Amino acid sequence: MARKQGSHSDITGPRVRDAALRLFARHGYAAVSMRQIAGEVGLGAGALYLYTPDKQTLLFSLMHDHMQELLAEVKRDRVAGPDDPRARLEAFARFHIRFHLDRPDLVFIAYMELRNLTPENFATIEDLRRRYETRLERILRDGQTEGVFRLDDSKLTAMALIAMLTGVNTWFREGGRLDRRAVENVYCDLVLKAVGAA
Amino acid sequence: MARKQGSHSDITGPRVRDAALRLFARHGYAAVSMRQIAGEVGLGAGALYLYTPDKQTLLFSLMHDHMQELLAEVKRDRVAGPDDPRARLEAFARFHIRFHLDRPDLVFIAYMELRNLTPENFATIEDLRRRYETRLERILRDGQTEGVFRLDDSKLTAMALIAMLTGVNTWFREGGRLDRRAVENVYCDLVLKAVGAA
DNA sequence: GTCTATAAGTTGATAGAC
DNA sequence: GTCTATCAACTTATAGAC
Repeated sequence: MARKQGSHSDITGPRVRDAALRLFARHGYAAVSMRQIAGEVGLGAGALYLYTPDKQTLLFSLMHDHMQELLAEVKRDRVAGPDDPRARLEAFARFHIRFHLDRPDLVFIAYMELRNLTPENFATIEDLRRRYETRLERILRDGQTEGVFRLDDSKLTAMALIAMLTGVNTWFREGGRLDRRAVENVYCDLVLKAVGAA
Repeated sequence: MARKQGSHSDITGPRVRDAALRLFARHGYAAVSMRQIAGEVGLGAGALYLYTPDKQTLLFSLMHDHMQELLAEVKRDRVAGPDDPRARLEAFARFHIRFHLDRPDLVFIAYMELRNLTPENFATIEDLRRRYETRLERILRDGQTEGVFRLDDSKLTAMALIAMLTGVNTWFREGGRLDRRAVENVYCDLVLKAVGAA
């Protein structure tokens, strides 16, 4: 409070991020200029640097916040969720699809722009991704131990299932033949059968 | 024959394509300059335009040839392959993994650089991809009809399985814990179980 | 908080020499 | 078949006015 009148910092900042996100997702990080982002927000090119030290940080910040939220949300879901491996796997699959369909642009750049990160930034994002993958792997191992899943390799299976679930984003369009709930159901069925738990 | 001595056209052309492929895969189409490609081949920037009319055509030609070969090869595999849906599905899965692991850079740009194609070029590539997906969908429908597969939706399942199989490229490294044959086996098992045919 | 001007360098593509 | 020189436009990022 007692904030200076006419200060738009706290509204312009998010607008810059939103514009960058949309443009990066549509055209790719390297193909988008700072002028384009500024233009989208209605700013001159120079004013952008009030909201980010540089273009790389803008990309990294989008990806980092996205991965942090992914991890935080999947943990929340787990705490509130069921306990047996089969139900946990289904909850994970539904969570993954829902979270990813809610943020198509963020998901897109988090997968496509990894190579445009500096090595340090890349390592940070990769670590977050690995931690997410490990959560699924743990569910699969628990199910194996308890004898409710049958699978050859929990690490490979985790990678395979995540790739499958994330793939929804490449073709799903709102208002299409199937709604989100129906899509969730089809994919859950595939996941559970694939691990021998259907 | 009777070709002019000193003409390196037929060897330099492929070298330009190879350099472009590697650089596009590593850094992304938009981030790679024609000068970088030329430098990689040991040419001046101008000489590149003897081998491609422009940068866009270079990208499109790589993607187009890749998709054409994918379709041609999957058709050859089918002709020489088995007839019952279960064996056809397994053959498709093994073919897909093998073909994709053999061409990681081409696979990468064919998925990542779609948004850098002109609308016409994009439509052409998308059509080829759709035709490939349809081949898997047909296998699934045949298996459903014959009662050897149990699945909710052949279109969605085809998309899901292709995403899963293509995902191998994101983590597989030669000389790792599992060799290609072992990876094929794990994924085949997942695919067959997912469609209720294991 | 934002603009304009500017720096210093890069871009895709072409022209003409050899 | 290749090189060098060149074009006009564009790039990220900064400085200083307002």
